[in-house]
Amino acid sequence: MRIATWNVNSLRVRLPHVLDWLAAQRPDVLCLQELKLEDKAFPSAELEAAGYHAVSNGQKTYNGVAILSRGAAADVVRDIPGFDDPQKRIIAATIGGVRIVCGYFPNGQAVGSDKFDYKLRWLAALTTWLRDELKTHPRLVLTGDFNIAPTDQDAHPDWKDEIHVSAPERDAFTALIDLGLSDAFRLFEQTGQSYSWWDYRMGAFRRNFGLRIDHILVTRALADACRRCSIDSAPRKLERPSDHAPVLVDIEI
DNA sequence: ATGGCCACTCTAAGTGGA
Repeated sequence: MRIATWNVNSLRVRLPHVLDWLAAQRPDVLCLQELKLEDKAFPSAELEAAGYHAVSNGQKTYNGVAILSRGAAADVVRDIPGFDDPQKRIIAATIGGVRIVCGYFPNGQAVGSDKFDYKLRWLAALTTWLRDELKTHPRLVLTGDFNIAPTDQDAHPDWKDEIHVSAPERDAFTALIDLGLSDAFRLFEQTGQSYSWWDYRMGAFRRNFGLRIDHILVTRALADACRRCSIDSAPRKLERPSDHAPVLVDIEI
């Protein structure tokens, strides 16, 4: 089973890239973030023609998440249950016996800001909800744009901002790991400095000035079956790219 | 590090992203 995640930064603009990537990589599941469109504008027909069903939790202009899959999606949940939030950042579904949780985690803007407080509250609510989900789903994948670089290894040495690398954010990431999840990317030897996001400005991609903030976390039952996890930076080289690269994992189930 | 973003929106300049 191949599961992937990609923050596309506008599905309207990036649909051609998504269709090309689906054809090339043939994932069983692709989680998307930052759709920036409402469900009524979701390109279901184009994706169906490519062989993918979709469930979405869309929002105009900001946020918006979706799960594409070749097989049927069951037990769909939109938003974190019990957490009152107008921002569309979560969708979950069960596909092929695996619980998939797709998240677009808040950015946080700056440490100490109102948006940072929201990020931490959102992370706490997510953690509480997942603790429950895990009771009934031993095979669970938490994936998406976490907006957290979990260790120094995951940020370019010259990254000077506190946001994405601060202690409270990293503690929240660790709290998710402590639920019994593993960072699939770090289950394997990786070469060089690996990032999943590069700023559009300052030639950041060319200089590999990036952050690894897009993650695939898996429960122990799935970690044992993981065979490969990688970041595909090829789409970042295209014309009008997303600023994020897709991340994919192959699980032998 | 000597560069100069991108997508969105009540289509102008402001917001948000990371």
